Amino acid sequence: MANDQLSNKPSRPMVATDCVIFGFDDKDLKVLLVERGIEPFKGSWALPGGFLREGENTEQGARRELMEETGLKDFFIEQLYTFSDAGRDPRGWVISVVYFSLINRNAMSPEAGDDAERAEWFALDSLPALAFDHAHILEVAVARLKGKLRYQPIGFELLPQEFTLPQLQALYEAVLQVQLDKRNFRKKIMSMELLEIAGKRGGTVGKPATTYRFNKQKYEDLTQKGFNFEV
Amino acid sequence: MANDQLSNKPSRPMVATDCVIFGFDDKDLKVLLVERGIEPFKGSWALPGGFLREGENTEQGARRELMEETGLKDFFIEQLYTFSDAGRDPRGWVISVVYFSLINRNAMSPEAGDDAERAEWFALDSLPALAFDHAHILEVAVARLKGKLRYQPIGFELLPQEFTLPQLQALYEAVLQVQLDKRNFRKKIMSMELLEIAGKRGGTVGKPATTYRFNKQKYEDLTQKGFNFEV
DNA sequence: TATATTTGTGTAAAATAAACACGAAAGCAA
DNA sequence: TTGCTTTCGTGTTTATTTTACACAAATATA
Repeated sequence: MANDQLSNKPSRPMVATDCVIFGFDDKDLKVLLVERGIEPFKGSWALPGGFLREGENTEQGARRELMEETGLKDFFIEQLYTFSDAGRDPRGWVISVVYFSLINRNAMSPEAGDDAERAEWFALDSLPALAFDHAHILEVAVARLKGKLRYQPIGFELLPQEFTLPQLQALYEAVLQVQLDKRNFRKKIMSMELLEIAGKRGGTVGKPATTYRFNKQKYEDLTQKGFNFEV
Repeated sequence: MANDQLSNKPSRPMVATDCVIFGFDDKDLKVLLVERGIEPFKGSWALPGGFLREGENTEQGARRELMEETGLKDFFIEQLYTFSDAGRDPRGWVISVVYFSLINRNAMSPEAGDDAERAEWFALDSLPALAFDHAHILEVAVARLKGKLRYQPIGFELLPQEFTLPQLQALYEAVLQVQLDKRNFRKKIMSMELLEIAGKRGGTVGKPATTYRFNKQKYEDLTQKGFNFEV
């Protein structure tokens, strides 16, 4: 390692956390953005985020911000990447540890954001211009989400606790941007035996769909034994 | 996002980069560790690393340290994770952005480390006690390596430019900790048509093996067209 | 020149993935 | 209440992929 840690005077960048919050509205994958109320980039849209507080690790910081933004307490969150290029923030040397989160929009309290800032959902194909390097960050996040969706059961995080198979399929189709065969999709999902029947969804036109719950416990048990989720 | 970035006084942790450097010696996967010459954890083994310098992004910091450590200029490096738990470093609030690197040990200049510190390769099943939270970091790195090896052509980074199929297979077996069928392994690798014949390896007992080079350019072209590497 | 060692090859069986069409259950309108 | 529209749910056949498995060829060495 050569120069040891104490032989350089440690320099101290500012450290922020930002969150890429994905939601799904039965049709499109969306991302939650906030309109900045202050400089720099005042008036621009940006990923929610803020500086890390003393005594807090980066995940705690991300959870705090996400909670403030959506009112949600439990949600899927995962570290995405740390961005540290010089010049990414005009205020100086700012490193941002970015998390991405998947939330069920039905469970989110509407307009939970606490202050003057506007928060809005945007479909990925109609994004506004973004502040800082957030457009780049978002690209990385989408790529990661696409990559993970097929090999980890994270899609369920975007749906209500009880969901139908057509909903689940629509989610996969929206995120992965592909058409899937209904019968083959069902076959694959059901063969994993990770869904349990919750009831029926009525009140809508057409034959009512069966609703299911994802059995996370069973998934974790199977994973221990070498099971691999794959869609 | 609620509290905007300027409404909190930004606190400033120290930011370090550490590197998990993997090597392969035709038999075992190994990791490069250094013996710390100073407190804290003086005398303990640790991942090579150091504090980030002003004007440098985290990847540059990691590359600098890796270069100092191994004498290598070009190598595979990828961000692993950012560790930020309170108490992970007794000197105070230190966030570490960790990279992992795959190197070909033959190309590495022996003992290139520049100062008094000892650097040594350790097989993963005979590790010494590690400083800080480095044991945990190493676990994360190994898991990531295992996960990536099957879906990205990163194994070649651990081998010399010209390698044989038995070598490649041994690498997969060592990292993934499985036995692979020779014929099926060859079939799968060759069916991707990403290897080109380089020559023959003689001088050893037994039938001489054909040596190959990995065609990175072709891989990248194919990837553009939706090709997916998988072993 | 015989022996030990390592490389390199093909085929058959099993498992998985892909393609594909229609009846059933509900809401809604006439 | 009946018929029309909409959406859900199901099975089989074919193609593709994966698995299992054994012996001859090429070299170094004794």
